[in-house]
Amino acid sequence: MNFTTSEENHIKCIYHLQQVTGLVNTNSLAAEMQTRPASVTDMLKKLKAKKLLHYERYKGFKLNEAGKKAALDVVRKHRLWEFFLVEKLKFDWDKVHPIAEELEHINSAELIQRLDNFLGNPSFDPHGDPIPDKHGKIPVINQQNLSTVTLKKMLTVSSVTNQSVQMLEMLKHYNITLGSQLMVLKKFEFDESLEIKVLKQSPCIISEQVAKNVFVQYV
Amino acid sequence: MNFTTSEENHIKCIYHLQQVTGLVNTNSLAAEMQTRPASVTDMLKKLKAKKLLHYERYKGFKLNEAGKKAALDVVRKHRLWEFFLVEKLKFDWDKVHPIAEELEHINSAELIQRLDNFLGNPSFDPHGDPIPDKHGKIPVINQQNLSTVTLKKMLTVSSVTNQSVQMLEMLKHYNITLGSQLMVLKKFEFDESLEIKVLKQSPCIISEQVAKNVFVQYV
DNA sequence: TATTATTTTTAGATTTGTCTAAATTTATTT
DNA sequence: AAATAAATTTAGACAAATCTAAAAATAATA
Repeated sequence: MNFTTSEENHIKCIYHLQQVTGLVNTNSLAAEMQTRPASVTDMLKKLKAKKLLHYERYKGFKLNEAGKKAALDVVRKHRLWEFFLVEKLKFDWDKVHPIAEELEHINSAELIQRLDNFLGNPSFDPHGDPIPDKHGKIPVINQQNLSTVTLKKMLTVSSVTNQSVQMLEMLKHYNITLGSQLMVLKKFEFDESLEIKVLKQSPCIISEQVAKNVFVQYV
Repeated sequence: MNFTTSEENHIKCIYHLQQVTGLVNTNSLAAEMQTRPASVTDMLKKLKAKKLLHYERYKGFKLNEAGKKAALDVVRKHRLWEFFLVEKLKFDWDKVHPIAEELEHINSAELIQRLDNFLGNPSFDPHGDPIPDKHGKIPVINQQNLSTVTLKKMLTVSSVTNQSVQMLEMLKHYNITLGSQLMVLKKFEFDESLEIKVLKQSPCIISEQVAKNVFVQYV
């Protein structure tokens, strides 16, 4: 089935929220979508009519299997386009999100399949997020939150959750990118901030808030 | 300035029509856009308000300089994407039009500039149509309609006007593509059909209607 | 040139996606 | 458990892009 741009945006957003909270509620989706709760309710009725979610008035909602597949289709398109923009067009990784946000709504299965092949069937996008395959299957990696990691072990940055421009600019400032090698030297109990050392850089301190958004693997 | 998808489609269509007829009228634009004359009138008011065209009720209309620049921007995007789809994603040239029709509405000057560079700043798209540069400048070629050409001189196919799937399929059947070498052997006065010989193919006959849509250069 | 035909425009309706304000339901606190 | 607060939904409005049907302007023709 085909969806409108607005439907796809809602589906994708519900998907991300329900991965964290299980059930999603109207207000948080409205906040995330920068829209009004009343508009969310309107859209929920449409998505329910299209049999994409479990939803009862006042009770919260979540995508069913069909809805999840639809969401993964959009995620796949988004991440493939991000990969294209960074790898082929040489965009900075912190600039591609808004453009991919438009490209993801172009509906042509053949286009996406060919793009995937052209890019070499990548498994992860430039932010380190996994790219679902055409059946919605997501590659898994053995990654861990930077704030939960053993001290003084060498690590590789494998993904970054929060993709706000501010966050990504900050990481750039610290010279942290995907694949960067680093080590946590010390954890300050007071505010849970971390002293880290990025390979070839002098040690620095990052807040718990930043650490929570950085995922790593042991080398 | 930025335009909606519908505005861009109308602008582009007016541009193509006024290249042939000078002034454009409501009915022909409606026919070309597969919409209703009343809808065209509505859109004309909007485009006039945005100062993109010369238009007086009941008198016909045409793009002014600002309108032409807007049209060429869309044409540029469309043809760059077509080039990408054929050259990089290996689509058949007769399948790319509808997808480029969607991609052309993504508005990011940086995206298009980078795409242009990535593709090697091509001057012609896969149908042989010239790609305007970012200032709206169109490369010129010395081409001629196949129906007006001297007999028994070697020619190269440089562009194809009518891009309907039927037309393109037919050319594929005759083994005519951009760059194909061919020669007109005979013109039948009765119906203006042509006997042509494509290099390495046996001679065949094409109608005047087809010939009128094929442009060539002398080798 | 008067009449008819064609083209174009207006007037008013429809659909989609959104909004505000008010009403309803559920949750939280005295 | 009653009162208050928060979340959610309904009702009704609006803008954009389209449509149909009817009116108005222009063009063609008898």
